[in-house]
Formats: sequence, C-alpha cells, structure tokens
Amino acid sequence: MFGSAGELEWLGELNEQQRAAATAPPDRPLLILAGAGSGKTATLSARVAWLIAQGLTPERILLLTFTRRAAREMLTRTRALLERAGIAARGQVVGGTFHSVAWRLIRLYAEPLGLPPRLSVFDAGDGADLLDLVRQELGYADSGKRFPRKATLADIYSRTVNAQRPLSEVLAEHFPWCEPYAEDLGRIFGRYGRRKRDAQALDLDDLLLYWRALAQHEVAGAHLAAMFDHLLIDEYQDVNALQVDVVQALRRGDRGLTVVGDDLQAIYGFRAASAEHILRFPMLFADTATATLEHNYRSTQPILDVANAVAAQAERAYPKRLRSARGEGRKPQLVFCRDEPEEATAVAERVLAEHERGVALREQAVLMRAAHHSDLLELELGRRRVPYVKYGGIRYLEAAHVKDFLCLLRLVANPSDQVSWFRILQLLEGVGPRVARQILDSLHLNLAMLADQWAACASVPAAARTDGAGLVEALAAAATQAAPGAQAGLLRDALRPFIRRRYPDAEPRLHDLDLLSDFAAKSATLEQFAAELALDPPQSSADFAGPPKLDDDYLVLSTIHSAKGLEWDLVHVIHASDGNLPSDMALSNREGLDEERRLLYVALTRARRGLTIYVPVRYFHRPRGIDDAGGFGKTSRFLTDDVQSLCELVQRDESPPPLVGAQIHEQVIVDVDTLWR
DNA sequence: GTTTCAGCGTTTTTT
DNA sequence: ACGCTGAAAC
Repeated sequence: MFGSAGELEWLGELNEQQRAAATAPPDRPLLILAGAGSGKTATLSARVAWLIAQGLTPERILLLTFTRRAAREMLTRTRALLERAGIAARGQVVGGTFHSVAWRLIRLYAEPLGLPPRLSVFDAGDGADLLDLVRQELGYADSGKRFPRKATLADIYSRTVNAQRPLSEVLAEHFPWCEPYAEDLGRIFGRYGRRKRDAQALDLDDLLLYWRALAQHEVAGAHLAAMFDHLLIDEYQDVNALQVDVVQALRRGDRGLTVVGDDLQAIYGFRAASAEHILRFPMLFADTATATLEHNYRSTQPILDVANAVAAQAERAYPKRLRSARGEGRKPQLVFCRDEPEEATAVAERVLAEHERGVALREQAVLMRAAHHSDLLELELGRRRVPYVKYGGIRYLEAAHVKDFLCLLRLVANPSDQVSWFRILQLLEGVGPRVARQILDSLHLNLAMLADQWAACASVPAAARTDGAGLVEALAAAATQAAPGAQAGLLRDALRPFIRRRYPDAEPRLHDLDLLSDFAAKSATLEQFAAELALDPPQSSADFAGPPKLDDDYLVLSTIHSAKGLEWDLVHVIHASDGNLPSDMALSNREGLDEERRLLYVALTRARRGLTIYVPVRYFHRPRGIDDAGGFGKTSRFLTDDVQSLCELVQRDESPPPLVGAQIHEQVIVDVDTLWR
C-alpha cells in the first residue's frame, strides 16, 4: 500500500497521527478531527499527494474547500510534494468551493437539467435586489410600516433553503419578529423563484439545489459520481444539510471520501451549517475510520491555555485540549481601555511599537466580530499613515459603481436579465423605478434589435434618449465581439459619463472599472467572468490591486469569519465586550451564544506568539438620548476570571488624575463680553 | 405622478 | 454606504 520509502520521504516529516491520516486506506470513509493549528493543510495536501502516488488520476480527485484561496494553497503544496517524490502530476486535481464546483458541473449538465445554455449567477446582492423588486411589485413597499428589509428577506430565504426546513419553522426559530408576515413572505419567495427563472439566473442557493438534484438523479447521478475516485472536503464542521446530501449522493459504491474539520471552530450557523454533521459523520457513513490531530504547531502554550479555557466554557465541551509543540512564550495581554477612541489609540501604538521592534506589519492582524468595529481604528491608522488592508465587511462587489458595471457585463451574455436592466435604466436622467418598469415592459430584450426599439420606445423620457442610446449601442457592439477584454472595454467607456455624473468621487471609481476590465480580459468569456466574481468575490481591496509587491508592508484588519484558516505572529482582538463579542444579535438562543464563543476561540487560535485582547470599558454612541454620555460596557462574558488569570492585565486609562483645588493658584476667568465691546 | 435630493439613523457574520 | 422619509423640482 505504501509507496517505497525513498519515494515518499516527506511522509517522514509528518507526525505519527498526521501520517496515519494521510495514508489511511482510501476505500474506507475517513474523518480527520484536526484541532486549530494542527497541520491540517499539510496533512490534507499530503493525503492528496499520497493518493496520486498510489496511482489515482488527479482529474478524478475532487477537493472541496471553503475558499478558492484554500484550494490553491493545498494544490500548490501537493504539487511540491509530488515533485520531491519525482512524480510528474499529469493533470489537475479538481478543486474549489461547493458553489464553484456546482457551477462547473451544472453547466456540464445544463441540458438534462432543463436549463438554458446561457445562465447568470446571482450573488447575494443580486438576489436581494430581485427580492426587493418583487416586494415592490406585490405592493409591500408602501403598505406595511415595518416590512422586512431586502437583506432580511434574502437571509430568511437562504436560511430556509439551506436548512431545508419549512419557512414557518425557520421564522419561529430565527426571525420571530417576521412571523406575522409569513404568508406575504411565502408569496414573495414564490414569485422570486419564477422571476429568477425568467431571468435565466441561478442564485447561490440554486447552485447547491441543482447539484443535489443532479447527484440524486438515478442516471445522471451515477454518471456524476463516476467522474471522481476520491472526494476530500475541508472545514466539514461548516457544511449544511444540503451539502451533506450532495456528499452522500456522490459517494455511490465505494468511492473514497475524506473529510477534515474541527467542531470547535464551527462559526457558520447563520448559513444553516451545523457541527452536528461532522459529529454524526461516522453514523452516516458506515465503517468510518477516525484520525485526531491535536499537536498544535502554531501557537505558544500560554496562548493555547487561554483558548482552551474559553473552549472549556461550552456546556458540551470535548476533553480536547490543544497542546503546543512550540513551547512557552509570553502571556496574552488583556488591555482595558477607557473607551473606543482610547482602544484605537492603544492598538495603533502597540502595532507601531512592535513594528519598531522588527515585526512586519503584515505579520500582525487586528481581528473583530463585525466589520464596523474597526471604524475608529481605521481613522487612527489613517492619521498615523499606517498602511492596512481590510478583509470582510463591505466588499467590492457591493459598491454601487461596480454593480453598475457588472450588470452591463451580464446583459451582454444574458439580455433577459431584468434585474440588471432595472438597475442600468435608472442610471439615466429622469428614470426612476416607475419609468424603468415601463420601459422594460415595452422592450423585447434582444440586443440585435434593441437600438431600433430604443429610438421608438415612447416610455423613454427625452433627456434619457440620447444617453441611453449610447449604452444600448455599446451593448449591441459588445455582443458582436468575442474577446472579453474588448467587450469589457467598450462597456466601461460607455459607462464612464454616467459614473462621472452620478458620483462626486468619480475618479477612484473609474479606476476600479479599469482594473475590472483588465481582469475580464483574462477570462474565457464575460459570462464566465461575471460568474466567477459572484462565486469567488475579491476579499479585499487588495485583491484587485494586482499582485502585492514584495516590499509592500501593511497591517491586516479582518473580521474573525474572514480570518478563518489564517495565522499571524501577533494578533490583536478588539471590542471584546458584551454586545460586541458576543454580539447582541446572537443572544436570543443558546446555540447563538455557543457560536459566539467559538468565534472568539477561532480569533485566539490565529496567533503564533503574541496575543492582545482589548476591552473598551465605556461606550459613547449608544442609541440613547443625545445628552447621555454613554453607558458602561461590560467585559465580554467569555473573559471569565479563569481566563483572566491566564492573562497579563493592563489598565489603560489616559484620563488625567483629578485636580485638587489647592493645586490651582489663580482663579479661572470666563468672559465673552470682549466679543462685542 | 415621478424623480431627485438632503437629512437622518442604522449597520453581524458570507459562499 | 445604504435605506427610509419628506419635501422640492420637474
């Protein structure tokens, strides 16, 4: 079974548990429980390399990861291992997220699935926009007072679909304040589905639904399952019921199956994921072999002590404690700050002090629960001219001008996409929701004939006619081109005047469009480009700025969710107070609280050798009265006495000591009379 | 009847 | 940065 010892010498670099996992017999389902920092990526890469060394064909191995970045990293490592063994990997392992692989397979099987050959992919924002459109059409926009916002509608829809449970149950459990609208929501969702089909679009949830339907189909499913000999899944603690169905359907016969995860790091409950799936894996897949990795190669022991103490607070805690292979180090610091501005100052000072001591900015990260928790810090960093990149939060694709551009791109491939039209038309002067709808009703959405129709369309206001003709012509011209770069260029040029007119800060936005066009030029087709962006959106502004230069140094700011799987020398966790971490929004049930705790656990275990947790003691902008100076926040309930005893406590209060009257020798004078004398 | 704009309040996490 | 509101402008 094993390759000859000389061939796979790198197996010797793994520890015993890792090696056992990497070389476990491929015909039994394998569950790898891998604690934080336990060399999970190394092990999984080694397993892929080992499977190939055993004779498996790379193209017949499917690797599902949480992000495309993770897939890339594993495949790079795998290739390096194979090279060392002198094995020339002929093909490529198929890798990506559940959603991106679903997209590839669905396109392959579009015909039997009854789908049109041209398809758009809606990202979360597009889905929300269509829901908003439907809500307006059904008249809910003006009637109700507090009807759920479009983002909430999208959340409810997605959660219901992903959990595969009746709407009523999902509402009762997670959106109780929306229960009175249950019927209305049902009507909206039904219509949403039909409109989506008319637009020849799939949303992110559809990708999983269609993949599952395909995999469970008697004939197509068998065909699909036969494409792969081995299926590996990373971050299995964050899969939902729909994804488990797909995995189960794909494993027909004795296909190999390896899953890796850590139930202590399950943080995607809001996406209907549940750690139950990893815990029940051995029950679902008979004859499962289990491997456990618990040596931590990332962090020093004092950091792990704190992480372990946090994890131990869970009612259903496992006796799984991370043990450091790196040894001792400095105790984590717990810094109490007077208020949020003070916290921002403290973080900036500490980051810069470490930088002086030789720790590059990019070896440090600031992690937070919610993207806006770093608002003040970002101002402070700007003032001090500290370069930083932020991950998570408002993403590029959500910026208005980027959406405008992407809608145009999508229209070339799919002119029946009404949501895109609706948005584009409103760029024109004198066109709001009402007129846009009228125009849409009177046009046949066919690019070849569109220019004539546009000129004749009575609904188009005079002011918009010429401007709109420019866009329509650009769309028609782009449709006759084949090269995506040329197409994107045409559309960008046509969009330019609108961007200038609409946004006061047009220049940086135009620059974004240039970058996007350049990226589009590298894709096979515009359709492909738009779909890839929806499936694997750029994680930060840096993703678009081209490959980073080697001497670029910047601090990383990231939501904890986006920090998953990453590590830094020094980690700064901010806003560790009740209401922020745990977030107020998550406290309605115990599951929510547990997930918040795991979130903190994930944050803590990102640090290699330095960890600082900041607690702002006082809050100013609480939604109270104007003259309320602010309340006192409470230290996060997860930072118990137990946890604090493992930290070095720092009181940071910059307010000057109170003045004693006797210290002031001259009287203080207040006089405004000089102003008008 | 619609569009547009200013002002105000709010903002969890993401494929 | 966005949605909602009310009021002005077309």
